[in-house]
Order: sequence, then structure tokens, then C-alpha cells
Amino acid sequence: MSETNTKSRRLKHKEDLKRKILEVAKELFLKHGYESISIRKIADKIGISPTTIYLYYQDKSDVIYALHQEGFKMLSSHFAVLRNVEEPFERLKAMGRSYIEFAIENRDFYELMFIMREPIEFVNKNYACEWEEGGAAFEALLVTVADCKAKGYFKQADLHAMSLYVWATIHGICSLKLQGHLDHVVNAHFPEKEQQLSLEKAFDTLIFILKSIQ
Amino acid sequence: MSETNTKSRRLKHKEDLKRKILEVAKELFLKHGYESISIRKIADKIGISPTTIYLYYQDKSDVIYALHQEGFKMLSSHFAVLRNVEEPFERLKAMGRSYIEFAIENRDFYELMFIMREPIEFVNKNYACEWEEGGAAFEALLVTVADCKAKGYFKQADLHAMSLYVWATIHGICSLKLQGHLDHVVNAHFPEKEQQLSLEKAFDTLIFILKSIQ
DNA sequence: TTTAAAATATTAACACTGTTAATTATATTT
DNA sequence: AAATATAATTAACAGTGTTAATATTTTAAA
Repeated sequence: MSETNTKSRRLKHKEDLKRKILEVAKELFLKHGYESISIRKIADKIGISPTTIYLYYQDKSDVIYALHQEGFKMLSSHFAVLRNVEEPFERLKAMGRSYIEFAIENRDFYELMFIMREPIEFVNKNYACEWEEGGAAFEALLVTVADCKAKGYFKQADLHAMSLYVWATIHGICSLKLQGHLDHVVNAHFPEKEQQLSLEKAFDTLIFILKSIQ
Repeated sequence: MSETNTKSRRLKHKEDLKRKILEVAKELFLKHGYESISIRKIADKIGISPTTIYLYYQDKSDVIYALHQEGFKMLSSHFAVLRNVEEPFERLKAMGRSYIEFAIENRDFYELMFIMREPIEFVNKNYACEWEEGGAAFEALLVTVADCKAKGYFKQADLHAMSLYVWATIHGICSLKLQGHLDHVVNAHFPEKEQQLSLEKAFDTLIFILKSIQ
């Protein structure tokens, strides 16, 4: 009996420390950005030796991947309530706005999840077949577009092509904005009064267009 | 007379070495990707000391910026011939395809130009007002969309919002593809026969939609 | 032509990075 | 209490960008 107790106690300690490492990594990440996550800094903040981290994660990209997963959990809980929006086109619009919202409010996470190559390559290598967190997000879009089609929207368009197209458009808007590629272009080429809401206007254009092709 | 000769000779040498540094940086970049550009490797390959590079570029991000500029020159020459396409909507389609073509064929450059934050932040800091290379590219899109509007396309849409929307969509497609965020989603959710050409199908959807709203 | 000055390049060093092998300390089991 | 398994550490390797101080080379003036 005491044997299993100590065993589970040790197991708990292992899990605690593993979580603590992730927690500190997240803290560094949110405070000073991706670049400032370092094995040594994490170790210092916890008060352990850098090499101890390698007993809990196989390498740095494994720690990054754990953060990546956290991000997808955050996104899915951000999306959860939208399942209650019955009218599919309304739901699609809301999903688009929520996605942009998430990207703006969690820019570091968004970069990790949808822009950087490292973490997704880690997924492709280690979880080649199933990757639930990522799959669920796209599945939600797919279902909503299918619902739209069932109600008569996007009649002539292919379900999968359409879904990918919607994702690509909204990701494009977020990506250009977050990575700083919009400011210069907007400042140089847009009339002053249109500069502020360029992001929203691009999104509105998408919605306007989606409505038009009904 | 000999004074100006030696002066210009020295100037030429300075420019030669500056170009040589960029050339070697580009070589490393194209052969082994962004990550493997290092001041020390560049110096080794030329046969100079690492610190010499700091006499020609203010720091590493300055070297990267020079590569960034090269990329925009490449893109503009890739686009140049399209000015001869008279029908504006045909031109817009061709621009889209050419853009995707450029992204696929020069993925490292595309990442540098439209995905990474560092180089564009260097532009924003050092060339806050004018940045010709980048401006010209968006200007070409803006003009083409304006031409389309003049011919009766996109009547109800705003010129700037529409242009930004088109760029964002195509960038979104390229970005998701190049950064490896498409493979997993497509493999998991697309019917097998549609997996191969998912990129083209998303683009075709855009074109289909743009036609529909005429 | 020799000397002073300016331009160019180098060495040494700092403060970091991820990661591995060998070693020590701690806890568990016999 | 001794042997074993687990956990954590130190030391080291091979890199990174960057700066200050020093040495070398080239140019200009006496």
C-alpha cells in the first residue's frame, strides 16, 4: 500500500514539474515573446538546472509544441459557445470575427499556431495521423460551411474548396496584420480616413462577397 | 587625378565587398535556409574576419534587409510583363497566379518578404516614409482593381478594401501552404482525390467568387 | 621619401544559445 | 544497511551576435 503511495507521489511530482516547466515557458513567452524562451531561462526561473528539463521534455521544440497545444485548447474554448448560433451564415460570420479576435488578443499564440513552421512540423513528425486539437478547429468550419450550403448558400462552390478559401482569407488578414506587413502599405496607399479600420473593411468585403454569391 | 582614381578604386572595393557579403549571405540562404545565415559563416566563406562585416552592414538585420530588398526586386521583375495584359480582370487573375507561382518557387524569399516580422520592422524603423520596392507591388494591384472597377467589376465594393481583400486571400493561401499548415488539415479532412490540388481549388474559388459579384 | 593621419581589418572577449556525457545526490527496494 | 534505480547536477562542446582594443594597410601632407 505504501509502495503504491510513494509511486504515485513520485509520479505526481514528475507531472507537477513537467507542468511547472510549461507554465514558466508560457510566462516567458507571454511577457517577452517567443524569442526569449530559452531552456536556461526557464530553468533559472524554477531554480533547477537546465539539463533537468531534458528529463521531462525531449528537447526545446517539445516544450514549444506543448505551448502550441495550449493555444489550440484556448482557441477551441474561444469558439465553443458559437455552436449555439443556429443560423449557419450567422455562425460563419461569428466564427470569422472570433478568429480575428483571437488572433489580435493572442498574437504570440497565433504566430505559434498558424504562422511558425517549427511547431507544426513537430506535429507532422510525431503525430502524423491524428492531431485532435488542430482537426477539431477545421472540422467546425467545415460543418458550418456545409450547413450554409444546406440552406442554399454557396450553391455552386465545392465544400472543401470553399472552407479552405474562407480560412485562407481570414488567416491572410490576420497574418498580414500581426506580422506588421500591413502598416506600411496602408499608410502609403490608403486615404487617411480609411487607414484605421482597414482590417475590418477587408473582413466586411469577405462577408459582402459571401452574401452576394448566394 | 590619381587622387580621384585611388579614391574611386577604394570606393569600388568597398562596394564590391559589400556586394560579396550579400552574395554569400544569399547563397547560404538559398542552400540551407534562413536559419543558417550567420555572420561567422559568411565571413568564413569569403575569407574575412566576422567583425569586418560590421564595417559594411550595421548589424545582421541589415544584411537580412538587403536580402529582403533583393526579393522585392525579383518579384517586381516577375510581375513586369503583366502590364501588357490589357483586360483588367484577366490581368488580376494573372497577377494572382504569378504571385502564387513566385511564392512556391521562392519560398524562402517569400517568407522573408511577407511572413517574417524582422525585415519589415527594419523597414518601418529605417525607411518609415518611403519604401519604393514594397510600395510598387501593392500599387500594381491597386491600379488593376481600379481598372476592373472602371470596366464594371466589383461595382459595390470599395477600391482599397477590395485590393486588401484580394491580397490577403492569396497571401493566406500561400502562407498556409508554405508554412506547412495545410498538409495535415487536407490529409485529415479532404476526400483523397481533392487532396492534391487543394491550393489551386482555393484560388479558383476566389476567381469564381470575383466573377460572380460582377 | 619619410612621416602623420585616416581607413580598414583583425584578435580577444562577453554574454548568450541548445544539447550531451559523465558524475553526484536522492529515494526506493532488497 | 547495502544495492539499485531514479533524479538532478556539473562540465563541456560547438555554436550565435556583437563590441572594444589593437594591428595593419593605404592615403595625404611635410
